[in-house]
Amino acid sequence: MSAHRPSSIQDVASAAGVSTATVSRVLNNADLVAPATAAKVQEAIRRLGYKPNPFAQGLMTRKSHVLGIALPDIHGEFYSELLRGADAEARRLGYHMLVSSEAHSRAEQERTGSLAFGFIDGLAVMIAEPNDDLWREARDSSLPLVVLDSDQRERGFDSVVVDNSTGTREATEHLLAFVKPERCFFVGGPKENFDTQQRGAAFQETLARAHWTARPDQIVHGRYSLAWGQMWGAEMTRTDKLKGAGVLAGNDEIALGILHMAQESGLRIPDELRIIGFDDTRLASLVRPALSTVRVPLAEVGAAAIRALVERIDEPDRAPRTVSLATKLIIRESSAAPKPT
Amino acid sequence: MSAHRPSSIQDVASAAGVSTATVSRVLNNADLVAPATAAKVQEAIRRLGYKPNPFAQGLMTRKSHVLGIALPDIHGEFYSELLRGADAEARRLGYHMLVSSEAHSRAEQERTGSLAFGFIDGLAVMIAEPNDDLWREARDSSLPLVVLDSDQRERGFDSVVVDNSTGTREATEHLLAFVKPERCFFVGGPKENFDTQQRGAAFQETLARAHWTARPDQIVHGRYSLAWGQMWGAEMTRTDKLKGAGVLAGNDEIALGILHMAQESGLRIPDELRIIGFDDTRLASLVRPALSTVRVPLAEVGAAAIRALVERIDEPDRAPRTVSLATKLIIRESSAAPKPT
DNA sequence: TCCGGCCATGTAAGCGTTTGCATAATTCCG
DNA sequence: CGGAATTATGCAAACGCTTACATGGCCGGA
Repeated sequence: MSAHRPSSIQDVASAAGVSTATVSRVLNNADLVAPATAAKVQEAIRRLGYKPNPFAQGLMTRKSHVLGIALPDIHGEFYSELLRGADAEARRLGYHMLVSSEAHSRAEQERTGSLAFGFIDGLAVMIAEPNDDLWREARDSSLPLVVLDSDQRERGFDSVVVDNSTGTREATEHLLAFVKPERCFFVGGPKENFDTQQRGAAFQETLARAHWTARPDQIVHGRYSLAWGQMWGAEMTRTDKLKGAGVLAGNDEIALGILHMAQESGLRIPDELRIIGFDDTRLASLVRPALSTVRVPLAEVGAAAIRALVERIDEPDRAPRTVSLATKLIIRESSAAPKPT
Repeated sequence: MSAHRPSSIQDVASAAGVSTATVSRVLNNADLVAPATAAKVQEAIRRLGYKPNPFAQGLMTRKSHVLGIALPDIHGEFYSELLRGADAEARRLGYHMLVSSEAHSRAEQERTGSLAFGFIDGLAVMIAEPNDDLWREARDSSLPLVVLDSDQRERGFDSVVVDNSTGTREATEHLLAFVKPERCFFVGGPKENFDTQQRGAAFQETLARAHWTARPDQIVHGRYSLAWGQMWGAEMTRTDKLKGAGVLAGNDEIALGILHMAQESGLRIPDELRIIGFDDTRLASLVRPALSTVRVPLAEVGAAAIRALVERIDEPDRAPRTVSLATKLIIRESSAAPKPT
């Protein structure tokens, strides 16, 4: 048992026979100190197992090298992939990641502070419901912020978004190659959700380009859940409207829910129902029949957010910027031409 | 645009006409100060929008209220569920969570410090390969540590584990109700993995209780991946050894891989092959046929780890303790008696 | 009325860094 | 070979907070 008081910069300084200033300099601006002294100091550091105290450092530099990421929820393939990308990039850039699921009571938020404000150097948020408090707080704590959900340039924030339209168009056109526009459906997530809105719009446009004006029942909204997919699927099969249709779902889970109900009612996939998911979570490739889906580069989104955040930290007065990432149709079994048997 | 220098405790003190000590006291030991003064101070705090500077606080108190969690990997239903449980519990206890996937190069580790050491108040680790460096470092930085993988009491650490044996026994017995012991298989993850070892052992014991000594090919090891399941499944179907068998897999993904290959070779599930996964990730319930599986309370594991960590922080000299969480067989379609048709 | 206690508050010493400024040592050039 | 320019180091003042200790006001009991 050693592990008493961890050694401080003062200990190192004494041990090396220099001043604390010099030690600090070899740590931060190695080139300011003579090679010989630097060597002595390094040696002392090594011998004492010295690690700078991050609190003291932070007190001076106002930097923690910790980035926050706030997501509506943490679990599931979707968010976890995002997180993974963010974490990797953060590490690459010399930062750590503080996570926070926003799925906490308002009371908790108050208590612990919206998100370790004051501690973190920047924050990436993905917000279910735009929360004015958060933005105000961020703005006047001048906390670097990047928004993951929607384009917030006009609000003065950086954002990273996904180019929903190309992927959606690709997917819709793929469906149209097999089924008539009047038999195509878009089954989205929440109506208020930014991505769902864009996807719905792009779907509608693509139908329009095929000279068809979508009926209201062709573009519907619910939640991003298996259950919602099942519900819609059940209703549709009950009224026998699914046979021969083409469906683009708002995410992979919804697609899977629909697929379940369709199979249960005896529909053959993809012959009698073509279905495409969204996001390309691992779920899509793990399931049978494998789900066609529009790939969203989730890890890349996370990484881009971190990158944007760090750029802004380094250059606080840069104009707000939005980076947009491409999406792309991945064709698997649930929509493709049936295998020749 | 205000947001200049954030106000300090000194500003508050001046504004309220008291000393900084008093302000500090109303923040930390409200009962030490007269109600009237406290009110004045609170008012000043509110008016100035004062937030204590966490660096300065940490410098004095040596507490950051940040807990680290290091996982082999961050993504996938398994880890993400664990993380979610941990995060929720941390919040409940007034802490934040710093995540870190250990899937980073050694070089990175060096650069950023294994995990914000010195910053965090405690660390929960789940380690693929027992990493002596980590343990040594933790020990002599006297960093509170809880291990998620295995029982490390003898090393002097707290740990939280899962009671693999009951769940495994249940599952195996369930299989034995349908198939003879010589037709049962355990397809585990890595041989070195703690859980896989325990599960394999419990499987073997249960067969033994049914008066059967498992052949080597009945207990096999690979990786925790779909691909490994597929590989094993392919080999087994090729040699036609799967028909009429019962399989317990090391996790849900392996089970799914096997299931795919079985279906592809025309085996009917569960009539001709009974298969049970492990963990009860969402995957198991999302897939069709729905996967029977041994439920591991992942979120609870995460929460328990955080709880243990905080307890140790509050009471550093307590004897190392291990908490064990129960597992339980969940019967779904992949192993149950076929539906009466 | 006086004095011992208690309660509320203030004073000031750290906590471990970074960094502007001063100083000492070295180099350079004419 | 002298002084200016340059380089290497030290000194000490922050940074914003907590807390041991000191102090002064007030109360009650004798």
